[in-house]
Amino acid sequence: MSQKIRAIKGMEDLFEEQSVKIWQRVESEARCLFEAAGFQEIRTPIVEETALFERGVGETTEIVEKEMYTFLDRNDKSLSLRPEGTASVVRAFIEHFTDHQVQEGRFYYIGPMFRYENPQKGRYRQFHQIGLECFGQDHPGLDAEMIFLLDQFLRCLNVHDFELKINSLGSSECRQAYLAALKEYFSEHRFQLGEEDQRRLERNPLRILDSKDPTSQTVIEGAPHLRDFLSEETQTHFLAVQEFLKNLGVPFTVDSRMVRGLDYYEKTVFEFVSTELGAQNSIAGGGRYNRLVKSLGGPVVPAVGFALGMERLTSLLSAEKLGLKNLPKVFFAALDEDSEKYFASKLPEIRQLNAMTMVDWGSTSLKSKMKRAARWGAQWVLLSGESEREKSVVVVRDMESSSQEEVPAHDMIDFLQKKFS
RNA sequence: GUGGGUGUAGCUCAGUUGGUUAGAGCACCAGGUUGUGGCCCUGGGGGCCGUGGGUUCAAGUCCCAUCACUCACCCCA
Repeated sequence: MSQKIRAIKGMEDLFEEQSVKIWQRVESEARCLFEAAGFQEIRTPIVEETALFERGVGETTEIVEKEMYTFLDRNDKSLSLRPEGTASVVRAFIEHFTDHQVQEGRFYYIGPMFRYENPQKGRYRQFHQIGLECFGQDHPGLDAEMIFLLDQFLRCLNVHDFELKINSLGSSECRQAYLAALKEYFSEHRFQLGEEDQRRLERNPLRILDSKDPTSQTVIEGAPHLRDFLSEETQTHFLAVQEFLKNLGVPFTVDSRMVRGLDYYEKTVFEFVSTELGAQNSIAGGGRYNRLVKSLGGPVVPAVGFALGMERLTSLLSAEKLGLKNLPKVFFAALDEDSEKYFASKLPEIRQLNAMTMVDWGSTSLKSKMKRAARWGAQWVLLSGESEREKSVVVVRDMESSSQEEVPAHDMIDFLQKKFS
């Protein structure tokens, strides 16, 4: 019993017909929409050198510090399962695209990510993201376009109960100045902060801002605001983003305390938060990262991107809301060897039907075949046995109405084709 | 890494202050109906009560440990 091998904690099998259909729909919708917006799919390896994530995601982030699946390969090289998608795409971009005359590109990816965290509702050790990365331009219109795309994507899947929060983190220079001011402020009030927040003061004071610790709240409220440190350039950039969003009709709120967990973001950051999920309610997030390409060894190429959590998105969806329809199910029950051979000879045509078809092999009783058909959810059962072979007919049974009729065997495919066209 | 909740049949769960052989519903199989599913009736198979230890004449029930699942903190998709 306890010896049974089970899936690893936080990693799930996805097999239920309905949910698999939902995933397929989300993925095809994403491909369609994003390709229409000029993005090409990129599939990068799931394993990379550990250093890529350390340098890309940031050494002081939670992700790199304690959430990576890291191991040595047989040559003692340190490798890691990707905890997010951007670093890999940037690496690939540098490797394949930066010797072009024009250093730009638009990519999307769909695939699994891995983080060693304790699972809970909406959080898994293997989870799946759809991500977009756009290289080459530092323009507020592009930031807005990315957000617009994401908004459009959610709406075309009939998701409406979410909020969009945006903020500007400033350029690296503004952030430096702000960080210094923040550190000073929090140091002065350090003993009014919660325990965890006091520790953050050393490592990443930005994170204190979205702390939920009630003891820290009054200090946080009095903290200096990032917006007061924005340079004129980032200020106007951010205002322009908002302007574009308004013109595009994308509703948003500015959340000046929002910071994101990855080090590479600067300027515009954004997050789509569901109003109907549990504690893990962020369905997508992203922002601009103008320095990352350079810091991973490429040229100076500005970029902006986002990632969306498949598990969180699909938990908001249902087959009904998406209007997913199942193909009709047709069950072929052969009662003797002769009928079995007959159905076998028709397989190529059977598989051409616009229906889900299943041939039941083996000579069990008709009763048990009917049971299997019903359990599978067949709408139609095609029956053939000795007497049908003699008369060269098949029996077509409508499982819902329990009525059946004999159809000449040579008309069988035509008959079915008409039913399912 | 930290805290709470839950582990009894394939699934959902009962199981009294510790007391004889551990139960129900659903699902499954067979028969009623020799070639017809669902509905009905009859019967049947299935359990180391998560695992290990302890207390006791006696443990599914009490105690300790451990593992798993789950929710939450933290963090993020």
